[in-house]
Amino acid sequence: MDTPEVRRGRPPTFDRAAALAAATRLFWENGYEGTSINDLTRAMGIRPGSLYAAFGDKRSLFNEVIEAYGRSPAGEFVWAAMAREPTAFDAFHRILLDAAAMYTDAETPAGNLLCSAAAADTDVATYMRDLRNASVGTFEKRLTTARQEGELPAAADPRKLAAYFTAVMHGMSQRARDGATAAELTDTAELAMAAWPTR
Amino acid sequence: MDTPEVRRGRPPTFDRAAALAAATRLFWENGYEGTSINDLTRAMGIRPGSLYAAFGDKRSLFNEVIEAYGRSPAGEFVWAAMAREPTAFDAFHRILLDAAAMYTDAETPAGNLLCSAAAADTDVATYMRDLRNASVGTFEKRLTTARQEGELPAAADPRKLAAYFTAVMHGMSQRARDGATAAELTDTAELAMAAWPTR
DNA sequence: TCCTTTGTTGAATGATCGCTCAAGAGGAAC
DNA sequence: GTTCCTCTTGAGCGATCATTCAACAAAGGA
Repeated sequence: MDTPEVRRGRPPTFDRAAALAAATRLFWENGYEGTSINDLTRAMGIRPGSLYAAFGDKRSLFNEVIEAYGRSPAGEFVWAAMAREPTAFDAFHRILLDAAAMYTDAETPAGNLLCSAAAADTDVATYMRDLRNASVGTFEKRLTTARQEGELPAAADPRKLAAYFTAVMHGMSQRARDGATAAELTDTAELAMAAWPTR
Repeated sequence: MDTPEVRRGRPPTFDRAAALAAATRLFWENGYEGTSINDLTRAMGIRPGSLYAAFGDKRSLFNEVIEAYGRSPAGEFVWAAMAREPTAFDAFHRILLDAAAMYTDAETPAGNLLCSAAAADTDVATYMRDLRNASVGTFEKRLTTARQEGELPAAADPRKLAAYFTAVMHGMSQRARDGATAAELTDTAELAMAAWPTR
């Protein structure tokens, strides 16, 4: 399945993945329009021409950053918890605890990239808004299944719970960006689970 | 106490308060550097010279916007609830319910100005971060009082609860900005109160 | 009426924005 | 070696950024 196709022409002089990681960090910390091409080329160690040849324009680079983030641990932990944890309670508990850890990971900027990288540009803003809103639907689906399977009481409202957990998660991202520690966010996660419906 | 001092020179041709309100709306929707002087002058109906004469530079105008916001209902509802509600439970309940209403008020942009108006500029960002973090201390103080008065059990942790409610409130602001309705946020507020400690 | 004071105006400042392009450089194919 | 293809380089594009300023306008005080 691998494509051994020999590269023609002059080979790139920089590590594309490393450059993308540098761009990710900048967008994560300073947002979309808060990050200039000048900032990017300096952090990536390349000149504007190389950036545009390798990634297209600024918007395409940002899209690629978001895509790569979605496939990274920091962007994937929600789905991972859903897949691994046996019960819905365990899944949401795990999601909030993982969020507390990932949002304060010293290796990466604070918070969730999708929440932190604010954008004034309308296209970019709605693009990120849709990605953030996607978690509501994901949460609701899992909670609906849990109710059908009897884990949740019939009176529980999957939609309300999904909206609640999304709000808590996004609030934790903001708190992390504002300097909250992993311990504080972990405490918040535990408190948030009190909303879990009881029979 | 009023200063009737007669104004010398040419009087201003625009309503300063109305211009400030227009600026507030722009910053609220598009953030600090997402709002240009050109945007501001167009919305305020004045020329750059008048803006700089009346408000100083962009940063001073933004500071004034934040100050005015803090004295408005949208920025004051937390303190108002603290002052009016008899019990801590009632106060936090009221705060979350008010947040649900204010963050989705059709008269103003969605969410909390202090959360929505993102800024990449370091000075502005830390300025707003401090204002957001202030609510944690305020919450903690009220909760500590509640524990001393016996409303909260001795096992309750005011600091953890304060961090939790701050996270929920900021998360609700993000949800409002992402299109959540007043009904959804009200449901989230009610669910969030489940974390209130019981004896 | 003239002076002083303050506000408005329109043009223009240098800096930075995202982005492009011709020229040169370094590999593989022939 | 020559050709072909891709990447890099450095200069520079027009647009927009926040900001300034001299000239003009409108008020009160003299």
